[in-house]
Amino acid sequence: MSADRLKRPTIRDVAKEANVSVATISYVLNGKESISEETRDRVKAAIQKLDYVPDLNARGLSMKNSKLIGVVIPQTEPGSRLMLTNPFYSEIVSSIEYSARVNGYHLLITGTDADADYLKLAMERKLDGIVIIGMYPDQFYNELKKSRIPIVLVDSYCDDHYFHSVQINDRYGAYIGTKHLLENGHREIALLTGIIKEGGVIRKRYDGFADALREFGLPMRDDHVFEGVVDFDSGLELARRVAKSRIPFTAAFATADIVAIGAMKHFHSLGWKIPERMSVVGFDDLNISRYMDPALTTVHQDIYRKGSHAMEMILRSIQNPEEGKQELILPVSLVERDSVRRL
Amino acid sequence: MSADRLKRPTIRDVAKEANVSVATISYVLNGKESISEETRDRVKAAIQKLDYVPDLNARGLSMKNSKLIGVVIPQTEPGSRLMLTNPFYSEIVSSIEYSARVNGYHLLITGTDADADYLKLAMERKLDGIVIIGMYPDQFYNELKKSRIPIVLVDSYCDDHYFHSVQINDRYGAYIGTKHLLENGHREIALLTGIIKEGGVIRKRYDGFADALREFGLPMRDDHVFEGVVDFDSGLELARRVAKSRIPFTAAFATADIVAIGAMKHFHSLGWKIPERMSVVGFDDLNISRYMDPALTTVHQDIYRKGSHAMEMILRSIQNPEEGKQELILPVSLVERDSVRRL
DNA sequence: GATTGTAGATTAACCGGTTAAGTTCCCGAG
DNA sequence: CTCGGGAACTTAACCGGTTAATCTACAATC
Repeated sequence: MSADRLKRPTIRDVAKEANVSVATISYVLNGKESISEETRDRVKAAIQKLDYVPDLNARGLSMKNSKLIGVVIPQTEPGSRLMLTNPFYSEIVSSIEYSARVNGYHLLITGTDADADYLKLAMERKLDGIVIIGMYPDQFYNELKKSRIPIVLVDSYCDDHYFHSVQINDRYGAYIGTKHLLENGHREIALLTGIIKEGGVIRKRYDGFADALREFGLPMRDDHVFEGVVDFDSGLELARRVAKSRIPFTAAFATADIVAIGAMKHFHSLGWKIPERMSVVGFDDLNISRYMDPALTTVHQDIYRKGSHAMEMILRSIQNPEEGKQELILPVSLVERDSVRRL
Repeated sequence: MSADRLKRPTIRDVAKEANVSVATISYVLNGKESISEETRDRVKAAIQKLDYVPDLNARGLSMKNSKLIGVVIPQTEPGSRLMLTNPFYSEIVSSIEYSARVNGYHLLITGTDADADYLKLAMERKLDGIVIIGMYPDQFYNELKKSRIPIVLVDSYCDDHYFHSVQINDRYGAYIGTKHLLENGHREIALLTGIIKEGGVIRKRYDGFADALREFGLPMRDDHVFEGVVDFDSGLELARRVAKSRIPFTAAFATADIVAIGAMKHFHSLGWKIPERMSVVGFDDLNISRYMDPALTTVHQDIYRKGSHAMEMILRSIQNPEEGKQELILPVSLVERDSVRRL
């Protein structure tokens, strides 16, 4: 099978076929002006005839690029699978892939194994840009910075001036989400959240939650916050803890829709009706959230725009490397659906 | 910024530093025996000192590989985003990525634009293997075959002997799913499905549905089948058509969980309780299905194994190209949850 | 008729690795 | 003392593109 693996024609084969030099082929391929109409046609015919497809490896070697954009997303745990199963990540990846494809790039997706040399990937693959999604240890950013290639941070915070970033107003989002509950008369609100001290968006959303409470003159109380990882199961577990608490919660604000969805599941299994017994507000507005029963009231962010803007920043940065840090903050809004009750 | 872009050290720089030839560096890097302990150490020290990372482009050029596995998944529509938002696809991609990473490969994910030359990607990137997920036009398979690289089909059918494949028993799965409804006394069962004539898994599941009916002496009636695309919204729309039908349906069998989820949403919005008014069975057992209310009874398939086996087949085929077609059929089973009522 | 200019093509070096073939050098056997 | 053989390296060609520099006609200008 490998024996009869047909050797692909190279640019030299095409050159021979068209009776010109390899340089001419290359120029035709790259749309250089200084080739006569006639030669151009002859070259194109030869390319057609031989089914010639340029080798991007070879091209990359000489052009020092790869037409490859790296996308780094978190793993469920070290040395484990990607968090693609979290709809937030898959939605954004699909959006990045689209923008990349349209612009002639391909996507290389990967996680970051703890033991991996972070830089290595960027270097060995000569990536043209990287989109980082999610939070990582400081060391990660420091190393990546050395690569000197365009990098945009999404839902990832790093003070360094080097990185581009596209964010949403996480703090404000959590603020309006929480405020919505407060305005509907809820006073005992559980916060279901990721690990706050890890910083990033979680921390900001926590702050927004606190902002809303403060505005209503309520104290931020530790026994109202329930921390865990950010996935369905964790939502379930956090809900369990909420239910077992002595506090008469009437509502929960989750810093991510998947956590809200997991929590709803547990409340339901307890026989607690939503929103009658328990109101729930999420954050992200995943596709799936609309399909929950009841449909989840949540803080909307435009995940697709997040992805496409990230890609645009990379492209700009490739075109114009001198240009400084680009930063974009997208708006958020509350989508009222059926998971909140007026007290 | 690009001006001060540090030139990466090449193998020749390392050679100079260690006072040996480039070949020696290469041999050390690739663990060849015939290098003395002492030289080996000297080379390693030089590599350390210079922060040398080999360039996979260059290596690929001479080795004729890329350490890249392509993953092709469907798009929501031509020239559009990837179906990654369908949890089935994201779950399987995350599983493939993991197996790939563990084995020193990276994943390049892409859709297939209608106008794209399918072969091009494989050729120009010198992919080491491709995993095809979902159904595509015949032309697609024919072209891809020419690439002569290992290809495994997942949820993708093609008679050609050339392709490896990992499947589940789709027909049997649909059979047990439907049978479960029949055994619970349901006789008017709506089939919510993808486009049957497109073949592939949809067709097989359709057949399994028919098998079960036949076993119970029931005819397969056209007015019981509702076709649409496979996504949440379509499920909703199909449910609308079911509800508007004159037939007193008591149950629906969906050939995909996302369709079932969309349908449940619509039934709920009609005030139809599930399973009291309408029983629903899905197919796939997505992560999310467990979190629905009620939890979805569905035909389980091991999506993770599907992905990891696909990757294993590619690796085997790379190691041993002479070996013939590999085929694997994974088992399915029914997971009973709360969306089916006994009549 | 000599000079200059230019459109259209070619030459050859280069990108950064791999590897077959060749070179040294040293040791043990005949 | 000579020769064979293997261990440890080196040489140099090659992978398949790009591109600066160079060449060649041929037309225009003086």
